[in-house]
Amino acid sequence: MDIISVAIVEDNHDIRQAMELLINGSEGYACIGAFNNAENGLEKIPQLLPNVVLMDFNLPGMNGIECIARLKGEFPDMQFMMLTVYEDDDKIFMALEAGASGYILKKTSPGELLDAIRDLHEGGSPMSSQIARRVVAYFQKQAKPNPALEALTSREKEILDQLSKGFLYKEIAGNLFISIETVRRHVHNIYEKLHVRSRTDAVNKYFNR
Amino acid sequence: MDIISVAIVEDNHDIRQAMELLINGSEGYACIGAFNNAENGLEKIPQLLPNVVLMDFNLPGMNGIECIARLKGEFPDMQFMMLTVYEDDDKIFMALEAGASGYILKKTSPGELLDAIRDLHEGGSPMSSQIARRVVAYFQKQAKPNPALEALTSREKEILDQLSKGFLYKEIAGNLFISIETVRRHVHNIYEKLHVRSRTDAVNKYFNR
DNA sequence: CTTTTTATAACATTTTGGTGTTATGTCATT
DNA sequence: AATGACATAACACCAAAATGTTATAAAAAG
Repeated sequence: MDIISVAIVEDNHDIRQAMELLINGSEGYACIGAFNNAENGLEKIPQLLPNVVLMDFNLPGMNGIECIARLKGEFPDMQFMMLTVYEDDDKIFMALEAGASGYILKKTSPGELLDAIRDLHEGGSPMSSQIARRVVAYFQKQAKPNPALEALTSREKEILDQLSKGFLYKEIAGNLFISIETVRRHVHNIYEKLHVRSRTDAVNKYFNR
Repeated sequence: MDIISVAIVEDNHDIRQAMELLINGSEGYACIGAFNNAENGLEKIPQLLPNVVLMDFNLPGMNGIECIARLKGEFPDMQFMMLTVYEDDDKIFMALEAGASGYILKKTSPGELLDAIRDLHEGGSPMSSQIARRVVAYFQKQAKPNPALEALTSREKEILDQLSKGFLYKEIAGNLFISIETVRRHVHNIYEKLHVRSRTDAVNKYFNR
């Protein structure tokens, strides 16, 4: 069982110290750095190269998201755990996009925190199942295509797909072995069915935006 | 503590019966239907209206994904748990897009299965942290914007954003209080920097496609 | 003093809107 | 089996609008 090296970025002194004590007092874990703001973390973490970084959301100056994004860009293998009191969708997605792989709440018990750190280090994404639901919901929202697209014939969908790839009319005509006039006709019908007046609007509907 | 009604769709007779026995033998759970294929499930589940449906992936005839998608469309509040042996990204994303909110492996222990059912019913998304990592990775993949966009000046980004929304040049000119000729110029510069020759291609780069 | 933003002007190309035609296949009803 | 109604898919022409290219250059910002 290897030792997991951990760094902490957390502005609250008590919480920071408590986590440091917890980690250093547990076998298999070592806290090799603890910082009270993002700027200090950004400066020192590149030298320490911890396996796992626990990051607070709200920090004085640069916030935790930005700090993760910068470090993750430089050290893609470093694992980041967002540690926060927030359960909003926005905050969750921002953290994940920035490169956090774990997202747990501060009220998490010491034992669970240690488990989560190990889990993260071993390739999991520890998060509560409530938070997982938010992430899943985001997927499901993205998935459903615009119902107006269903009204298109299969040929029209094909044309729309070509439009979305930026082909000129004459290129579409060539690709589908039809005349440019036919392409125009189809495009016209597509616009009518989608209630749009330009290629860009049609493509936006196609991609559900 | 209310009783959670569960339906099962699973073609393997032994597994199906074992799950039925487990659920009916546990306080707070009731298995109100068990089906050996998707077609039977689709027919009966609308009358049973269970709180939770456990769905196998591979079924003879229609697969479990399709079955979930159809039922979820009709009953958005019904909760679906994918129960499978597969850990591939494709299968996971297909299940989530179809409307499954939980995704657990068949090797999961009876006790954990019951916990997962309750968790799902109470608004969580039970999944192993390995599977959560796949979902999170998908997020992170999507997030990184095209670096070529960074070469654009802030004004150019503004113009590109307007382009992406489908505005005509003259509308963009009106929105930004500049002349249409200036819009033309900016668009031209944007195209050069992004190495594209059309609005659609530029917008596709903007949205990272 | 370089980059960015703004502006003109002339031009070619592409796209869009409007109004047609022809052929084919499906489907429900006669 | 024949009919009519309707959808799809293909092709055509004209005019107008929008987009893309090129060249040139002057404020504004840093």
